Amino acid sequence: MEDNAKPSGTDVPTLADVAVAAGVSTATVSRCLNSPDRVTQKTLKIVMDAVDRLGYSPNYSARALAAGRTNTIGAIIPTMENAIFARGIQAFQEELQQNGCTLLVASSSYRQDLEEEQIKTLTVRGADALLLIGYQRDPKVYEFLAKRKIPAVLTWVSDPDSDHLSVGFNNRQAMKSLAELVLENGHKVIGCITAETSANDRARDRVSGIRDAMKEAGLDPSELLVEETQYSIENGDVAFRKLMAARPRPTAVMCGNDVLAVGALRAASALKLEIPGDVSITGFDDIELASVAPVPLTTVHVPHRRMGQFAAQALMAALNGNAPDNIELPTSICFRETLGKAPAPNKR
Amino acid sequence: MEDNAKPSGTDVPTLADVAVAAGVSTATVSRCLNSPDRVTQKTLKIVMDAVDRLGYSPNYSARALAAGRTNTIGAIIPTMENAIFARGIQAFQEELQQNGCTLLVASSSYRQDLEEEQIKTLTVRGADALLLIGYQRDPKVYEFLAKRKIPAVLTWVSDPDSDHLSVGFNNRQAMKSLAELVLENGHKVIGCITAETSANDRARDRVSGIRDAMKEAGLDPSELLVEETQYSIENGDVAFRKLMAARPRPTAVMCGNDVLAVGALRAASALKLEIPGDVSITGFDDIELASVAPVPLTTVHVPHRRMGQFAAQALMAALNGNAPDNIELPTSICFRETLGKAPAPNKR
DNA sequence: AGCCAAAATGTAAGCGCTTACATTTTATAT
DNA sequence: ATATAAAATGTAAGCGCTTACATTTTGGCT
Repeated sequence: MEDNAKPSGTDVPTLADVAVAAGVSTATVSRCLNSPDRVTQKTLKIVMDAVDRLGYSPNYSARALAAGRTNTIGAIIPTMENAIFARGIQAFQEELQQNGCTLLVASSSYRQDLEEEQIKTLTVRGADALLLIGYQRDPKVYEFLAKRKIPAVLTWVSDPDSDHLSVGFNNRQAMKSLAELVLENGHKVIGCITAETSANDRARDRVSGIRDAMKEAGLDPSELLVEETQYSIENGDVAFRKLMAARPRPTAVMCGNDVLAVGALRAASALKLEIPGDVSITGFDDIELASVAPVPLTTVHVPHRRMGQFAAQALMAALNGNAPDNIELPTSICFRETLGKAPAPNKR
Repeated sequence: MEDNAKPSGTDVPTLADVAVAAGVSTATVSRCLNSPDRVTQKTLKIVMDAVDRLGYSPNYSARALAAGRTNTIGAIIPTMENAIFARGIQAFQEELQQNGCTLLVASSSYRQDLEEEQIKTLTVRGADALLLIGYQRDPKVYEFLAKRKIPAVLTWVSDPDSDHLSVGFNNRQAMKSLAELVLENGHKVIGCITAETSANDRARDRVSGIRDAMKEAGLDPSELLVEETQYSIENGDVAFRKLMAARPRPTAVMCGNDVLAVGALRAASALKLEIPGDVSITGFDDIELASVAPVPLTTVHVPHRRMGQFAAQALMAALNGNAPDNIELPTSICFRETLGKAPAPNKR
């Protein structure tokens, strides 16, 4: 029993199989799939019927090899374990999908060396473009990307001066606005709990924002009490206790994100401190967590979903040869209940 | 000015370039890269030097096309916006990376139709294997995967009866254990807040677990008050209020996950109900959030990270032609402060 | 009907890699 | 030294697709 015909066993049909089935050339099938307007209605139908009948779907490796594009976008985020990134990336992904692209995610654990490695990995894997968080990295990385002609969009930051494409927000300004509000409430001794500023430009900018506001208010920015730690509730708790042990004791503690702030809130509760009666606390990000806190958190709202969406759009534009503009999204302050007037000195 | 030599412009070196540079054939270079032990130490060195010198890195599309493998694993999760999945997937990814594989993540928004679509997409994109959440899906999906010879591991569930590979835990048993604890505390009227059970087998199993325990304790399982909703703090809040309006009013509310439980806790606080004095509340998952709750949450601890890790190992094994065993990871109960004795009838 | 540009389709050459098979080199035993 | 098996390397044929270029078909004119 000869079986010289295509071994219709279990294996996946190829473009050539479709071409045979439809009685056209492979080029025509390819065109039907990729630019349907370059073929007749009639052939399109014949080919598409064959496609359906055989259950054909293109082999992306082959397509990528032949076309020189993978339609895959890479994203490198500090961690997946944080709702903030998750939400923005989710929106990014949804937008990409609309454009026929797939997302490849890697995480760097907030480590610059790992991030560089991941950038290499993703480009080698064929990412056509990249989403990166923050702007701080070795210039060589940008050179590498430029040389390979791989567009990258920087997010979670806004960097209008630079010519790197960015879609994000102004961390410094956002935090400054919040700090102004704190100062207006009469606070003079301010504490701050932040992520490690050496490897995290967003964190650094936020701290700078506080200092900016202090300076403008006539306070000495060097008197800002800073606790650096990694983002976690537990660490926020510990850092808050340290700040409360300082003399003079801060009457307001501004946290680098909501997670730290929730930790601070927990510590405050354990220390029997009234919020905001005894101490005011602020956050950053406005995640859902903020609303469960024993006292609703005053924080900075960041439009994560829109950021992800716009970032995707910018990248698609860059991939199509356009030069998209940088986008700086506005943030806003969520004034809730953890920020209040500084306690009168005697009350302390 | 002729430039017949390789246009050493900006473009990326290929395997052939390396072969020329090293004075060997492309096959040898390929072997150096993929099975170094099939090559002399000497040639290996020569070739690797050339690789370094040229900054060569392989083109994955070409490799995938030629080898028929992409070294890419797909994962489809209900949502990225939930720390639970994030953590398990993160561990999964780390383990994959150790094995030279890349993760492709897609999300299904808890919708079965979207999940099927994503499965198609990912396999078409060349995923060599898949991580899926839960076991409930159209049998055709499994047939499709089997036909394409794509190994899949089911996680977040344990399904020893079935012959589908799974690495997870027993939702029903875990919730039953917790329910037993609730019953031992004298609760007779139980409420339950769960994700929609029609499309979520984990949620369904958990509810069944509660009923199992009720039955064994001589209670009528049909009296379990069930509120179905989507996972979110807000929804947990709303559902809890509904349950509190029921008569007889539940003295214990078991939630399908910690997020719902935190919402319930918030509502309880707003309703001026003492926890656990007036009502007991339980969660599931043991996420960090549980520890910030105004009252530390009694919940089920799930070893997410280990689950992710083992799932990756199982998949790698399957890819190497082995038949890995199903793994059922033990869960444990975190007894904290939201579960207490049922209030005496007069106290209500 | 006959001409011609435009539209549709076909032909075939790769894209960069892996791998079966052929050939050469090396090591081992006589 | 010589024969022989084993190890190392080379040769070249694809993997399934896209796309420049060549060829054929179509349809609007005169």
